[in-house]
Amino acid sequence: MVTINDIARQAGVSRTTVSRVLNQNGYVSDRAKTKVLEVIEETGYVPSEQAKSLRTKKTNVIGVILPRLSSETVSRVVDGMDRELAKAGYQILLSSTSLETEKEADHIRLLESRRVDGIVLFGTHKDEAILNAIKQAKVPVVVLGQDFTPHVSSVVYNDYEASRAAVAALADVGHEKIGFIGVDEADIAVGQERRRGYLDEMKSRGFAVLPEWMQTAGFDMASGSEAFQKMLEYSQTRPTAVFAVTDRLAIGAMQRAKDAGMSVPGEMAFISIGASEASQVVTPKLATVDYYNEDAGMSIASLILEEIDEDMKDAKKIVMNYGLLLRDSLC
Amino acid sequence: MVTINDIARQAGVSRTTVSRVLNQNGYVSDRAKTKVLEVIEETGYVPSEQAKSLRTKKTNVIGVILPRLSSETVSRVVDGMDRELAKAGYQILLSSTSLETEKEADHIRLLESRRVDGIVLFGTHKDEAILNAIKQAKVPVVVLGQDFTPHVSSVVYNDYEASRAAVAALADVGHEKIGFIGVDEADIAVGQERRRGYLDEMKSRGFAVLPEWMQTAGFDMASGSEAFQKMLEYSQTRPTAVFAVTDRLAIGAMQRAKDAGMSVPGEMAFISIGASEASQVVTPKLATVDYYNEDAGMSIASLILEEIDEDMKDAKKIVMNYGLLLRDSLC
DNA sequence: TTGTACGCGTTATCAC
DNA sequence: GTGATAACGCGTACAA
Repeated sequence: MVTINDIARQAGVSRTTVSRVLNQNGYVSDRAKTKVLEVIEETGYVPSEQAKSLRTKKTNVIGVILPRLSSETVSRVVDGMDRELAKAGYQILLSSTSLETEKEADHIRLLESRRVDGIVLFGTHKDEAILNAIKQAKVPVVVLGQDFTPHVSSVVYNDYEASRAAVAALADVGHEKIGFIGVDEADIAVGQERRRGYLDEMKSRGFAVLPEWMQTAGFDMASGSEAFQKMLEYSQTRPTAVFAVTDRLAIGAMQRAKDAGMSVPGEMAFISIGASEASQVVTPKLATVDYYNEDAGMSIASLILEEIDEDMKDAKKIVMNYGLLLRDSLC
Repeated sequence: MVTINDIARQAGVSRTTVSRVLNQNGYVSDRAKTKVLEVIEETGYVPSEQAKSLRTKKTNVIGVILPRLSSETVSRVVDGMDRELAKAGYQILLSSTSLETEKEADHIRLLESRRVDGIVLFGTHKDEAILNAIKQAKVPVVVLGQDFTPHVSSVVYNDYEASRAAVAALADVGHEKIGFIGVDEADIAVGQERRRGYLDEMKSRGFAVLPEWMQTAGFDMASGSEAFQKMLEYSQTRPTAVFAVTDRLAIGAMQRAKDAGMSVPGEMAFISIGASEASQVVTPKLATVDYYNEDAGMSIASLILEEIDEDMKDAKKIVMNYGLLLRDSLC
């Protein structure tokens, strides 16, 4: 690999001069300049960002810790992030936990060893371990999707309000008996907040909630389907609508409903959160909440850049907007 | 940021000793060892992979150039890649062209400046410029999705055979008048090979192909819908089935067919390539070809690692398998 | 068993 | 205008 020394030698100047023409600072004669550029062109020399970083203590790389890439929401967010970061000359170094979320702390250290300028963590849960790991970190860390303020700056979706809005949408078209399909509560945002939103909205409207109406599922369609099945089996009083915390769960449940011969939304209405591509191609089209993932990505990117540039006094919290997509599965 | 020197000083030994306990090579007394580990623990010292790389000329980072992440196939492939690379201790540095595919060459240089150990390029087209850029590169480059052999090692999907198989599947259930929705031919794999597969299969079966039956579309559903519309408008003889080169196009077309009151698959059957999540939730379920994207990701990962480890004599070509998913839209 | 000295490819600080 | 020279954080002969 050709180095700055090779260029200097071949151009008959010193390293310093080469560096000067490369970074266009300091004075350098036209003669030397053209000669240097010429040699660079010939040799196909590419300066080592790596060596530069060692010296400048800046890599222009942001580490991103995520559970897995092949998820529509995640990849959208990363896309948005990348667009924003690229503008500022940063690149993304991926660090996937492969759903082993307990390893998030290790990934922080891994990225630190690479001397990334900052870390974006896709929040999957919230406990002491991860919180400590972030505090120990010597580079700025920001979290997306879980509220780690006031300790760590975060970009969060408005899970509580979005859930209330979704349930309200069902209520507005006349439903009172509304079931819920949620996920594990270790995930504060998706597990707890969305559940809380559901319960509060039901309560504020004076709607009763039977225990059997609340089911917990995993992350795939089959799981949503099972949860829906249980809801029907164990309950004397069948709900007329279901709010599922993710599109996948809703689609699984809706499929089961259709298979059972129920008319959707006539006998059973559905709404969820995600605005996935699948949600707009199922029949009927699934009513859902758009979380504007790309925007979230851009926000989290801006946030980490901010933390890198200026030493922030205290943690910042950005709450994303959401948009209700009232589609055919609603009524 | 605490360095190896700080550790050495605080532990009362030399840098060399610290380095030895870190890399567990060479002899080091138990006393020194425990002392060093103790100090490391206290300070939260994380060795700089960056500085190490400068010395060892190995970053353990693979650069990945892709058009955009928020595509189901792309994110699946990257997921597969990452899984395989992580096993070998590598991480992925993303470099998205944001669909400006003419910038692929620039991205190769960008990644070279970061001194990545190897580059994986998601092939979007094939021309002199990109081929030269790859040849100029001083690090191994492999391509996924376009056949760059014998110049550059590639992992390719079997676009030609998959297309023939898809068309054959339609023929096997009785269709003879089969339309085609393709994409721009700058993309050799998707644009040309799939088209060629379609034409050859039609020809081999002695089926006529009217020019109006062959439409070119973009990448979104709306585009597929339009293409289908044109196919019907401009042709006296309406096809009874359509092969679209991507799921999105097929779903767009199918939607249009349903909107126009045609029964699917009764009056119009569909098949495509992609096996997207959307393909299994549309009604009727879309027949499609699974390209096993995760496997492709693992293959391309293995390939680049191979090129890094041993100086390959000549370019290798790996042709991926595919699987036909015969679903409801077929008959 | 441990330490010295040098180099990896840059940038920054001087002095000329 | 230009060029030595010293860092940056680490690995590794070579010596001791």
